[in-house]
Amino acid sequence: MAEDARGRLIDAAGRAFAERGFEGASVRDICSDAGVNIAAINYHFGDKQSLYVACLEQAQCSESRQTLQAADPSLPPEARLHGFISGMLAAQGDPDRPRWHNALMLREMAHPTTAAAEVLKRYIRPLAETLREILEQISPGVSGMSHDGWPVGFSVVSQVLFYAVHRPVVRLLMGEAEHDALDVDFLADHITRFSLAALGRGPTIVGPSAVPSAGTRKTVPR
Amino acid sequence: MAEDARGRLIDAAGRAFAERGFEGASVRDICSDAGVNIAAINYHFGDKQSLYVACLEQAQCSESRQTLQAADPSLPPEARLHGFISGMLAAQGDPDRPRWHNALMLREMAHPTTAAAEVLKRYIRPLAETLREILEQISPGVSGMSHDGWPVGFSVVSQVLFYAVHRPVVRLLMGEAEHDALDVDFLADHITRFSLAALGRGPTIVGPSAVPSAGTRKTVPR
DNA sequence: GATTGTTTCAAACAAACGTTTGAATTTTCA
DNA sequence: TGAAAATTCAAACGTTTGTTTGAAACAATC
Repeated sequence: MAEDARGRLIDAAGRAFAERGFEGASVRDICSDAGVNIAAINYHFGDKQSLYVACLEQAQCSESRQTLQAADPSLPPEARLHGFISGMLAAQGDPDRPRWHNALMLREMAHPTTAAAEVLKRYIRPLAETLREILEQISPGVSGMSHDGWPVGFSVVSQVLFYAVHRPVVRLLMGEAEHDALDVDFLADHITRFSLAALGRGPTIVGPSAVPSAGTRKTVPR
Repeated sequence: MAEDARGRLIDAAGRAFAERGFEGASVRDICSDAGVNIAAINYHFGDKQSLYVACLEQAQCSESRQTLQAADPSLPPEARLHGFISGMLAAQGDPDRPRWHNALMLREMAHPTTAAAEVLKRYIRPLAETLREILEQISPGVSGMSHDGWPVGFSVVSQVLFYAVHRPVVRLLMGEAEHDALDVDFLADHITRFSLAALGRGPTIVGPSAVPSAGTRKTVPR
């Protein structure tokens, strides 16, 4: 809150762009939210487009800490996968990380502008490489499958991204109360179990004892 | 092409809204594309917002034929699941169905307006019920799992929606040539196999014989 | 063929848009 | 303290926005 004008502008603009899109967010609303004069955008960034790019750069730089723990190759692969999924899920609701960071990048990825290539190179590609490494560790040979194992990786991350993109639908489908019960820990466990079962590691997700052998709910398998 | 002004307007507006969003699409561009006068929007729909709702209604009504085949309870559940997934995937690239129909509904679901509730009731909810029925048939008891089995259904549809929402990212990650090889048949088989394996039905997706017993690629299990 | 009702058209509307200006104000640093 | 740089400000810029107007063109009915 006590940031300088430039920082407050990026924060206000990031929230506006993430929520209403680039054309849906007006510079007047943004400046009003940031508590700065209209001319501040021109002074600090040049124009609206450059402000948008600045928001995207800020969103890229703030990587979730939890995602990084999945990069440790010394951990057992199941724990790394759980960490990866949990990290991606947590990034959505991380209190230390502004809400709009993820939402804005999702918008950019769903409807890429000229800035998309940079986001992909700096943010998405490293994540993809980490996941590929984990999956290869879990199921050796998966990288040599058809299309270099990309579809398998997509099947994993798609489950995570679903809750980021389609949360409004989930809320409407399940109802408010049931939806709120789907916290990060539950979803991370579910997605990890679903994916491990598909890969032939761990029990299938239905049946009397559907709890993974390596840990219980709310616990990262060690 | 030889439609009346109202029809041409919906088509042009649908494409514009799906591609550039509600605020990103100007009524002048839409009317120019449709080959009608600016005032036609006011005359036929009242205003831009009502035109948007008309587009959404049109998109809801044109349901893909292939999705329906999954509703036949007499088929084996694995075939129904494959049909369901294949139908959803095919709806994206159905030549008989304008490209924008799916894209527009995805936009509405990711960032709901007041019209979202209707889309959910008429389009999403029935799909969800069909899937729930199929999954219960495949793995009895899944509906009685935690949160009424919703997460399991989400894990299935999320894989399909991923290719609808994040196709630009897939293209950039894999490269143009590799991406084009991911046709509807391949993806339907992959997602079906991944999901069935997670549910404990069918082999896991990696290993020497990763082909489902009930059929080969490009073949719906009978 | 005159008279309806329907649809199209060019032109203009006020409002909002992103952007720019040049003078005030604050901050910086010698 | 005083000059220079950095920042903020109210006001206006020209465009584009969605919308409206009233006349013209078309179609249908008697």
